Amino acid sequence: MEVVEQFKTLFEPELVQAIEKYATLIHVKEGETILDVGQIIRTVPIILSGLVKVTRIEEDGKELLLYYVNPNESCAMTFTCCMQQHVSEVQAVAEEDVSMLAIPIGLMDEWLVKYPTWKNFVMKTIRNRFHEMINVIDQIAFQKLDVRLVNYLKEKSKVTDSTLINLSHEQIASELATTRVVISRLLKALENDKRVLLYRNQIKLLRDL
DNA sequence: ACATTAAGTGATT
DNA sequence: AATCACTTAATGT
Repeated sequence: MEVVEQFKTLFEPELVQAIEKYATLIHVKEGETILDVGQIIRTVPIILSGLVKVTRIEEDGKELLLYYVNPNESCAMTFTCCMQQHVSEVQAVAEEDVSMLAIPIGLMDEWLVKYPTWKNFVMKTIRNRFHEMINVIDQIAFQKLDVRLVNYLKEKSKVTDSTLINLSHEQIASELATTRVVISRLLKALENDKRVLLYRNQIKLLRDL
């Protein structure tokens, strides 16, 4: 499997071999759900390319963006769940076409003790994610929605590498767990401040917000 | 031309 | 900040 090139520097050779031997390569198209709430986790994913959006879903269909998983990262939730065969509390959807490696969770215990680089990798992704989650939490707890919206837009623009964002107010509202009317009003205010331009299903960011 | 969906807004809680 | 009710604008058929 030639895809693991990028890990040769990160992992020791034996581990790379083990990955090549046991991991399966999976492709997911944009918009497809990779993991749903309540699903039991059977494999640990490592994202090779594309972008995965991880959200919390509420009963009434509202969702809250938790974090994105970038290439060369894995999902921290998976590590914490899979060890004890718990079900997923989050939903993961492919934001762009994704290719990833799926590693059977049965190997995790063994790998953790056997390969120091694997343990490091796991710890690092958990630590990073924890950090990001704390940011999200204090945004929700301590910052006003308008600040959150601006951060969200910046994040989007960084992630898609474009100042043109193709989202409806409705979609944004649902990701920030609020309502469309509120988003419309906040965006309108941003537009009046000459910080964005609004179109139908599109938002153009001006300068650095 | 008409129906559907997105966005804007005032008033109320 | 949310909800309602209503308007206006854009888009698809």
